[in-house]
Amino acid sequence: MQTRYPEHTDAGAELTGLMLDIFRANGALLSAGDRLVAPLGLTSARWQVLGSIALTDHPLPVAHLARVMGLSRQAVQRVVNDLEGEGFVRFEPNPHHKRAHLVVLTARGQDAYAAAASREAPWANKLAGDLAAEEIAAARRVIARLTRRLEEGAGDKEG
Amino acid sequence: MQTRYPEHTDAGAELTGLMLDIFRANGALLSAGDRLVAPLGLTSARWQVLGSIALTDHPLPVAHLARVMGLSRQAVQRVVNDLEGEGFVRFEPNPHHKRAHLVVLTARGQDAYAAAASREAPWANKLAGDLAAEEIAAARRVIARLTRRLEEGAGDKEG
DNA sequence: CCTTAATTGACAATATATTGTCAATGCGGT
DNA sequence: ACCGCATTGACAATATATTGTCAATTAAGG
Repeated sequence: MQTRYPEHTDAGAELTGLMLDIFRANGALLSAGDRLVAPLGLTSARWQVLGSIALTDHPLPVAHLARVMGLSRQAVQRVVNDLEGEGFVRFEPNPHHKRAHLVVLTARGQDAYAAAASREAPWANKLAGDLAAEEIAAARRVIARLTRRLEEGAGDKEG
Repeated sequence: MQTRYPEHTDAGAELTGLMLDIFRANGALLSAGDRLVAPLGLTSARWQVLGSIALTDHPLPVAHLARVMGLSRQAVQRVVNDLEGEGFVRFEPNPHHKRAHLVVLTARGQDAYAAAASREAPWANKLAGDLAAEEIAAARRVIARLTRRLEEGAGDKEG
């Protein structure tokens, strides 16, 4: 029942706390995001997939999007299929591959993403509050290093 | 297709990036955690629930555990039921409430949690690498402030 | 004592995501 | 042309988590 593990270094103990903080922040962000874009017919997951499509200069197949996002192919495939079913994205033929169709935004998808972005900006600005940009950037660097090590050590998301 | 939103303040833009970093770190942490404790019959979610039971001085009902963890009652209930079915926890009568049984670790649950903790410590220490404890602590403070604001603004996880 | 509100667990539906398997496809080397 | 291997999408099973609804229970106020 002890709350501290003697084998932890100082950094190890802080990192353990950080992990729990990240789990909790993840949940809070997802539900806040859901509320933010629900009126647009989006969810946090759909929004994020839409964003990764919108933010590349040329169309990509689902598996490539998944790699970029750090998610499994199948998770992205399901969301993309839903988005396709509701007219946010469509598939285009891929000259380099017969099955791996390219995913592109429809006009509706572009509108929804633009609307989400214009809702997100003032929300994020307010949420930042008195936090300095550099403070946040420093936190990002810590998390990015952590994530990189985890993903290096893990290999990919396949079987 | 632009990659920058003019309406973002500097802090708002960094915060937006931080959110995406948190999503990705969350996924990487869950799958690393799953691998770490799989030999013990645990998963990241089970481990975390086990931890929140182990780390309180007196037993709590499921709903209370969920509040502490920042998850929905039902999510914790499902995991606790699984843990009960496999003998990691058991329910004890609650003198203050006829239905809200208290969740306590069995001997097996205590062993599993101790084993998880002793695996986690060297893993976390190594993962911290050259990161200073204070660097990590600073990142935690940023995330904690973010989470607090999100959870304040959101109310609870109920309908 | 009674009414009202909040808490709690049960049940169901749905969204998110991983893991595993399979066949089709593309690519590189021989 | 062929073969071996990685990539890709389809399909299925499972774990994680939220939302919604309901009845039982408890707590608070009149």
